[in-house]
Amino acid sequence: MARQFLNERDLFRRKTSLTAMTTIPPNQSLYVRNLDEHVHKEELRRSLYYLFSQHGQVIDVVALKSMKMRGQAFVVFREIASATSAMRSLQGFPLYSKSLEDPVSIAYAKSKSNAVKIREGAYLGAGKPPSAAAPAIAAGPATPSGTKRPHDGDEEDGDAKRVRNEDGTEEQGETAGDEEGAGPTTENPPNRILFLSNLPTSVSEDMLAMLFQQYAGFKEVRLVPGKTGIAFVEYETDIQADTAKTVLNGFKLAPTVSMGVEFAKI
DNA sequence: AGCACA
Repeated sequence: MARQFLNERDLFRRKTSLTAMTTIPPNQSLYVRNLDEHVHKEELRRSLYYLFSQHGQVIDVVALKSMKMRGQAFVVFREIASATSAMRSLQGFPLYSKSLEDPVSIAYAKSKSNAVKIREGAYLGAGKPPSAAAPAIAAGPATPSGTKRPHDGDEEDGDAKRVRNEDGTEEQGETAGDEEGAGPTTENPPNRILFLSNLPTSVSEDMLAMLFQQYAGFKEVRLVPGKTGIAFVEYETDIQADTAKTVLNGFKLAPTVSMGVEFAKI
C-alpha cells in the first residue's frame, strides 16, 4: 500500500537531482557566448561593461583571445541578483553578435571568477592573488581607451587569423561627424535631442534605451516609423545630451555597424 | 560550440 507513495517520492527525487545536475547554479559571473570573434578585446570589454553595468555593479570583464576562449567573455558582477537581471534582459542582445539572427547567448558561469574570490577575501593569508583585483574598466565610460594593463598576457595576433583593422570594414559612414577623431564636419549646435544613425535594422527602442538611459537626464528614445536605421533620443538638457553623445558616438551594436550620434538639427 | 582570469 505504501509502495506507491515511495515510488512517487523516488521519482521526484530523481527528477530534482537530474535538474540540479543539468542546471548551472546562479553565479555572480555571466558567461557570454557567440560574440563576434574579431572585435578587439579592449573594445569588447568596454562595450560589455557599458551594457551590463546597467543591471548592477560590474567588477570585471574577462575576454581572452586564445583559441579556446575567443568569441566568449565573462562579465563579473558584485551581486548575483544583478547577474540574473542582466542575463534575463540582455539575452539575445545584438551586441557584437555574429549576426542579428545569431545573437549572443548568456548563462551563469560555471565557476567563480578571481575578481570575486579576491573580494571574498580568499588569498588573504595564502600566496599572492592572481592579479591585483583587476580594475575592470576603471571608473567608467569616460575612458574609452584608458585601461590599465598594456597588454593582458595573451595578445596572440600571430596565429589567430589576420589582424583585421576593426574599423576598416565600415565605410558607410556618410553621416556627419561619426568617427571619433575624424574632423567634425558640419556639426549641429548643441541641443537636448540626439540623432542616431547607422543602426542595425532590427534594433528596438528598448535596446537603445538600455544604452542611453544610463546617462543622467534621459527622457526617451523614439524610432522613426517607416524609417530604419535612425532614431532620436531626448535628454533634459543639452549638456546631458552632450555627455551621452560623447560616449556613445561610434558605439558598435554589431561588428560592422558603428552607431552615429550627433545633435539633431532643429 | 567552445567555462577563464594569475
